[in-house]
Amino acid sequence: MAIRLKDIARELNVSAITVSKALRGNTDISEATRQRVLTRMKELDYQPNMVARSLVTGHSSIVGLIVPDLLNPFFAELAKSLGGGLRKQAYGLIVASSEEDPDIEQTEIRMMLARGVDALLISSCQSTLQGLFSVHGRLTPFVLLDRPFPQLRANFVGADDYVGGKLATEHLIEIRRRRLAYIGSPDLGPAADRFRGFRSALLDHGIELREKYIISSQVINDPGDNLGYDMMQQLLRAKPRPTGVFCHNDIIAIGAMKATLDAGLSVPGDIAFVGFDNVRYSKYLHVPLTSIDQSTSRLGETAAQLALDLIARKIEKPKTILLAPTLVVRESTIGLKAAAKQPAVAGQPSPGEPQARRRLTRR
Amino acid sequence: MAIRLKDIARELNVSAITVSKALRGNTDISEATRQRVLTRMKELDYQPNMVARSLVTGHSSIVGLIVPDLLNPFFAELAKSLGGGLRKQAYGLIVASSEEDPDIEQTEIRMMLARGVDALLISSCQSTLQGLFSVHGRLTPFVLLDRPFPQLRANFVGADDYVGGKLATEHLIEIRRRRLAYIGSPDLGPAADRFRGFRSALLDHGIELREKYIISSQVINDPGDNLGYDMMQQLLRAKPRPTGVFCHNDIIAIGAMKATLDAGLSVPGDIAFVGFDNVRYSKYLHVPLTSIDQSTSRLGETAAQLALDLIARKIEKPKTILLAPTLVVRESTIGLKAAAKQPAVAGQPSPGEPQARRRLTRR
DNA sequence: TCGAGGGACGTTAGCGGTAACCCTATCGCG
DNA sequence: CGCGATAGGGTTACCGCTAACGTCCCTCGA
Repeated sequence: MAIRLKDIARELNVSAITVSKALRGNTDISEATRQRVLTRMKELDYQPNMVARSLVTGHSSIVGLIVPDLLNPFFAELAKSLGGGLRKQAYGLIVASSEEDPDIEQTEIRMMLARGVDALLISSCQSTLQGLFSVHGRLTPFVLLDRPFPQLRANFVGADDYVGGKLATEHLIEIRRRRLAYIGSPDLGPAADRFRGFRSALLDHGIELREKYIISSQVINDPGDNLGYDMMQQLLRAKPRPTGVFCHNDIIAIGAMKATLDAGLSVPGDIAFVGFDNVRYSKYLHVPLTSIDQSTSRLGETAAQLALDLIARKIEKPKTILLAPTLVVRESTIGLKAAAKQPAVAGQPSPGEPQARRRLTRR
Repeated sequence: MAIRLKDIARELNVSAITVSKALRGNTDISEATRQRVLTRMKELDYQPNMVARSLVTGHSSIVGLIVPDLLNPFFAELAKSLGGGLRKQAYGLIVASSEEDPDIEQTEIRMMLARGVDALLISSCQSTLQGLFSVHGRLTPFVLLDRPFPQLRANFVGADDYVGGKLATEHLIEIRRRRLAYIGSPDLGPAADRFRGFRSALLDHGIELREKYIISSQVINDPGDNLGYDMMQQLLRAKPRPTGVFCHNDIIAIGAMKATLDAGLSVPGDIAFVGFDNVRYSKYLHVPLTSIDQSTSRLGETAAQLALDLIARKIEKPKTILLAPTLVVRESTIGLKAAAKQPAVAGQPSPGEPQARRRLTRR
């Protein structure tokens, strides 16, 4: 094994506890002794064994994050901002992916708990509550991210999916699309609210919600883009074709747009698309994607703060934090040509997707 | 704390060690007792405390991975495949991101070591060897991923960057580009070899390597796409403009292409682009990107196997595994129109990027 | 009948740290 | 001069689990 506290203590002719105290800044050690200890520790490149320390203190300064799919840039960005927020407070983050598989998620949860994380953040892919109960009821605080379980009284940080769904749909209506479709998987938590927002917007505008325009998939573990491609192919068989599609997330939208283009149709000419998440690469797509931005990095920072508060027991009752989503318009709904013909779109001071362009030059 | 071994032991009127043995499948426990223990454990949803277990056994069944940027889909995919490979052998993976910051990387390395990972996999963003020495010399086995440090006698898994660079450049030459540029950061490990491949290909074909066509950036922590955008703007000021650009990776290429398009130029008409990594979303870009595929998922699986072998002490000497890269042609070098005019390109049986299309329909 | 050999379970002693006390000078102060 | 306070450091026990030996007791062969 590596060098231990005890080794330093012996060398310096002090007891182990003295070294331990010096190292942790405990006040009842003389400055002289502390310096002797610290110096020797540096020289030896001593690193305290966190395993032993966690065992005795009962905490680890580590927060665990479990996401369904790291390849989805939304979750990657979430992990990144979360990690940043925690690092500032000297907390570490460990990330695991469940690959959209509830069993794997279950295993990862247990592993993290068994490894003594101080808090657990989960974007769950469970379809039932079953699995989450193993976390609920434990004393390790946990936070649900992005995918809520309304039935569970738990901490939650995410976007207001209902508002987001409504925003997306209203934008499609605003650009005069009437045959509107939804692609997603309504059984999932966030999907439910996004879909509710979609339906509610249709209702508000007296537009009929057609069964055949609602596509969902139970398929698990398929890359989201392939999923979107397949679901869109199915949707394209509907007659008459929809003229606007709201996709559960950007990755699905990417696949769906590709299916549309491959079928020889134009975007947004024939069909307009709105995604959700405003993933970093969405602006570089073949047709840059209009999307609902849920300010992912703010989401991560908020979650980090909440986790730290929970660890510090500053919070009594489960807390729900909803961030307000915003619409980012790009060419998948306002084509460059279309924009010229139809300049007076709300929220768009000038045609030609100014917002997207602004972001491109510099962040 | 949660329920402990001891609690079960007391309930069942056996000693703690008996429970421990039963749980781990030790043979010197009668089948009857084992069943009693196992049953009760299930009922109580007991989960052994891995912290305590690691402390005593000295190993954790956990492998650590440190990457520079999870938002780069290449690293996300690497993490994914690695995790899959390890899971099969009942090993866990914890991922941390260094955000391209050597100091953070350093901290993460120490944290992982201190938390007792059984092996450490690193895509290092150190520019010097300094930091890596703290891993080197410890007994925890470690593997360098993707970014080699030739000076260090360490295990390495990655693509053959030299061949990849050559492949990319020869492709550009093949499509009759002569003014070739390189965008990257030649001081970094992999960049060095990719650049060597680039240079060597130019040499082979008697093409001059011009200083002004080599752009690199020391800027750290800037998203790769912005970086690519900026570097390309710089490159565009060169007269005459290059007609082909080999980018250090896909993310940089994405930014670079955007800069080119924003400048009113056409891709590949005015400038052709080749990236590196063949990131999943590269085929959906505004102009789908020709790229060097380093079979990322195979890379992850290979690394997983190597890590496990190292843990099992099956390997004596540092091992270097280089995967053969392949070229994936898309429209950033063979535009659809260009392909029609110039069908006889090696490795392209039919025009119109068949490879990319094949991948789209179904994996 | 006896001892060897095993099956089934227990005891002891930590792993590397730390919390919570406990000691021992030294010092100030009435 | 005696007392408590304080600084500076040490003892002890224990976190939850397991390696490495004990210790029974039963069986079986000679």
